[in-house]
Amino acid sequence: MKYWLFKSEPDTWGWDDQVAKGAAGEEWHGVRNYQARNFMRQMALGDRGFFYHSQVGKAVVGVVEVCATSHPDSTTDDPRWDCVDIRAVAPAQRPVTLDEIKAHPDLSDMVLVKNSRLSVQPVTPEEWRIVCALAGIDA
DNA sequence: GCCAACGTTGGC
DNA sequence: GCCAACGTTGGC
Repeated sequence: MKYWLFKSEPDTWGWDDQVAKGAAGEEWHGVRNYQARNFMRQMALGDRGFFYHSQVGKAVVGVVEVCATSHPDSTTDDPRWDCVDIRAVAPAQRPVTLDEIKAHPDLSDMVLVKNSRLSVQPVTPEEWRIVCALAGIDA
């Protein structure tokens, strides 16, 4: 299993919106960046990801799961853009803020720290374990 | 194929 | 609201 991080502005699409979609999940559409798209194409069913709130909150707020592999983005006719579907799995007992992540010596290489603009990112198993522990998530 | 101009993102 | 970083676009 691989680990990822999905970033969204909560004013546009937040954790509560994701939870409201339930087990069916929702397309992670709207990504118009090749790197992010390529990561989504690599995702497998059951892969896990962090749900991160950018700008407002700036924190990991929950865990999601890939529930549909890469398919054309329904919000565009442009054949270049694909996306996966994700569903909420568990909320963070405690949000893990960007400040905490930056301050943690073993998380300084996270893509979130190094390339904050990338909206879909890979997370290493070690990073996954540490952030889950900080968030109080048993994953 | 290079590079300048431009638009977008996101932290501060 | 500002600005730095980055990706994309388009002229040459």
